[in-house]
Amino acid sequence: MSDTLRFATWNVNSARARVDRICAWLEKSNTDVLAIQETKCKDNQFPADRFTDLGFEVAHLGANQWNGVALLSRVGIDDVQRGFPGQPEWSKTESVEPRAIGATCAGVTFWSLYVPNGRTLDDPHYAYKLEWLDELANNAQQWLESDPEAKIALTGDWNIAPLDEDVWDIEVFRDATHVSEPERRAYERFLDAGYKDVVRPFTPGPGVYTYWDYTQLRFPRREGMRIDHILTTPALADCIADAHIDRDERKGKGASDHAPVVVDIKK
DNA sequence: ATGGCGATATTTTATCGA
Repeated sequence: MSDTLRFATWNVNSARARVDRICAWLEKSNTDVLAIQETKCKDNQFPADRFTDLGFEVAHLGANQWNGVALLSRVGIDDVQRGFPGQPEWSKTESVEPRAIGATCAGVTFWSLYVPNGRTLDDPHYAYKLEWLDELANNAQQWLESDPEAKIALTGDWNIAPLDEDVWDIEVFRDATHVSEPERRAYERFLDAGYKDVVRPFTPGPGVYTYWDYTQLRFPRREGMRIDHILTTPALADCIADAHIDRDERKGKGASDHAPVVVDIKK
């Protein structure tokens, strides 16, 4: 029996288009719990059988071809929460989008999060992004205040580069989303509440990324962004033995534009 | 030390992504 739980988060950019690659990666990476984002399908289109065949239990939240989040676990999956209290609606569709799913696996509550992109600083989507993060932070703060020993991981595609070194050229991102001060302040609310980025200490930058655009040879040129993060409560942060970004998974035909981010948790 | 956008539905063009 291993005394370590391996958790990963990965924006897969379509579960259906990527299912072979996801299964292959699950098998070779020895992952116990995987949070995925951008499944891009409805619940009845999600290839759950492919994962149950590998011994995983599945919780998926989807609505249509956009967004979609899931958790896969081979160590049990309990108390599934679809969305979070107060999660804002996207005004254009007047719907709460499938961007958050949480569950407890082996004593740890994992959230698979797909934070709104924001698009541009003057787009309604940007205000939506900030409101969405603020409401999530309200919940996260309350969870920790009500149980200071709670083991909670807030994981996924945050669509925020917290530091200038988290993009390959900060000048390219002047007046762009993902690096603006309001977005960074929204992210820092989680740190102020006590949550820790448990990946960065094991993967220091500069030049360390989790996403590379498909266009303009961004990956071979090593021009990426660190926007996928794992934040945990202090009690869980104390259990992190190791972390890495599986950059190799970005290589080759049929790759997602994001790489998996992995942590090893001491039980 | 990798490879010149990709996925999906609204489908031959639009929408979204970051």
